[in-house]
Amino acid sequence: MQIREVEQSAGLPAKTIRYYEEIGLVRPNRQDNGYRIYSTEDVHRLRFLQRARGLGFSIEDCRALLSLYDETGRESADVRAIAEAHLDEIDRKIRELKGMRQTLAHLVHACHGDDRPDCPILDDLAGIGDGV
Amino acid sequence: MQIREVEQSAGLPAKTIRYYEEIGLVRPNRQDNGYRIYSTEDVHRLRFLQRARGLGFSIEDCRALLSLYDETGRESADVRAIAEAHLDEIDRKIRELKGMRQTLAHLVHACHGDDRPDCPILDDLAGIGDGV
DNA sequence: ATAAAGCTTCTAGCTACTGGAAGGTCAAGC
DNA sequence: GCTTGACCTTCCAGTAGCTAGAAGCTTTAT
Repeated sequence: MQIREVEQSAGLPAKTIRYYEEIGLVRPNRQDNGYRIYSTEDVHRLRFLQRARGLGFSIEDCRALLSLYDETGRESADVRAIAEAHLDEIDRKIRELKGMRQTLAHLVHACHGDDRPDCPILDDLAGIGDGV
Repeated sequence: MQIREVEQSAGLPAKTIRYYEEIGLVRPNRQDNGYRIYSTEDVHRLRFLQRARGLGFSIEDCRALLSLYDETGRESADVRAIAEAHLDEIDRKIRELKGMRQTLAHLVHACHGDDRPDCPILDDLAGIGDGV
């Protein structure tokens, strides 16, 4: 299978697929003309990567997950540990964004948003009203 | 005020303060020896940046907000538009993370996480069970 | 024969910093 | 006067994860 076809089946752009090869995640063979040729196993790994990245796992997490996937004698606890750490990280990010959201929504609500120059959003950013 | 002191009052590392100068957000004067010297106005702008970045505004948003802040004849609607667009973006990210969270929490829950090799997390990433 | 589509490698750029090296400046202590 | 240490400076490189684009080879169709 050539790269253009793999784009479809893995759901990844060709550039990304080549990049994943560059960093050693997938190693397709080459045809005599130098073209990459992907086995079903390669495509499988790429799809694995596409899903894992879609769940927000870092490239290094993906590398670890792939190597656990290759290991027949792996312990599911190892996989679960990676997933749980990532889950904690996602929760942390959600909390962080919710904090921003709350402040910002409050400010947007307070701003009349017309042609007048006074603006609670800028006032807040400038620190007006916090005693500085 | 020298940079080490500004670190404290603006709540930003010196490296970041210099970086903000490099990209034209803050322009401190220099002493004869070449050292940066910050006016209260400079510190004010840095604190503004610290807060805006803390709310997740991009550097380019910050640039726009600062220039609106400088403009006495600005319209608050312009500020509000930037803030609302950012709010939408935050909401989008929260939704995205929540989607990941849900899938991942489900998988972690399904994984027994012991020394056995079978693992629903890897099975899902590999696409087992989705008909492919 | 030639044009279009597909492949290759390589370099550079994106965001927003961060770390580190090499070196100038200044105040204190001996 | 000299040294030590804490400042300060600039410049270069690296982080994550691609993405854009240039220059050039191969294959296929007309």
